Amino acid sequence: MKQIGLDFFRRDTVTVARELLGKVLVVDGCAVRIMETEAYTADKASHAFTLTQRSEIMYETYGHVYVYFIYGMYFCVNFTTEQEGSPGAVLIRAGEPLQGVAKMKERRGVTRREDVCSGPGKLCQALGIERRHNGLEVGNEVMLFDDGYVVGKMGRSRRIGIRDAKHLLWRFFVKGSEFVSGEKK
DNA sequence: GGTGGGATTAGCT
DNA sequence: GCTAATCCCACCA
Repeated sequence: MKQIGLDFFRRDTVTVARELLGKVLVVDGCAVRIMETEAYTADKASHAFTLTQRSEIMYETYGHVYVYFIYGMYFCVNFTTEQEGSPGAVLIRAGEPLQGVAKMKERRGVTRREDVCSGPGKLCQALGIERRHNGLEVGNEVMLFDDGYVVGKMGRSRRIGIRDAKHLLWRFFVKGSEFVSGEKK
């Protein structure tokens, strides 16, 4: 079990998005294996398309947690990428519950394992990720590990829920997994 | 099985 | 004022 540090993120965003598949995300004693990610740089679908107070973290950091609030009810968690001045982040969209499953099911109000974190809003709810986690450096409250798991077949597609820059195939997922978001498996 | 709308607020225009 | 990197439930077939 090797902990992933800052340097992992100081690279091309798409590369980081692909390599995050299969890694283990740990928050508050709960662990999930990342099964679906999306890359965002300064493209038109990204918050970093314009530099604002919210997107500033994507420009100025790498290996930091970027949490944003969406649709008036949900949070989504990202890890910032690329060196300072070059904006980027990887959205964690879905995972397979590994540890603390009972706690996550309770927070989500579900019973089936595939309903725990098969979507970005669900994943944050399951792990208890909220506004207060925004800006934290990876490795403290929010940790990532490489446990040697090897991803079988990787699928890729357009990103979900965006209006612009639809031509980019920047969504990555573990093919055939029941733990990815409903869209395309 | 599939679709349509409502929830609810920050951030931009 | 409007829309958003979403989710869930009611309703129809």
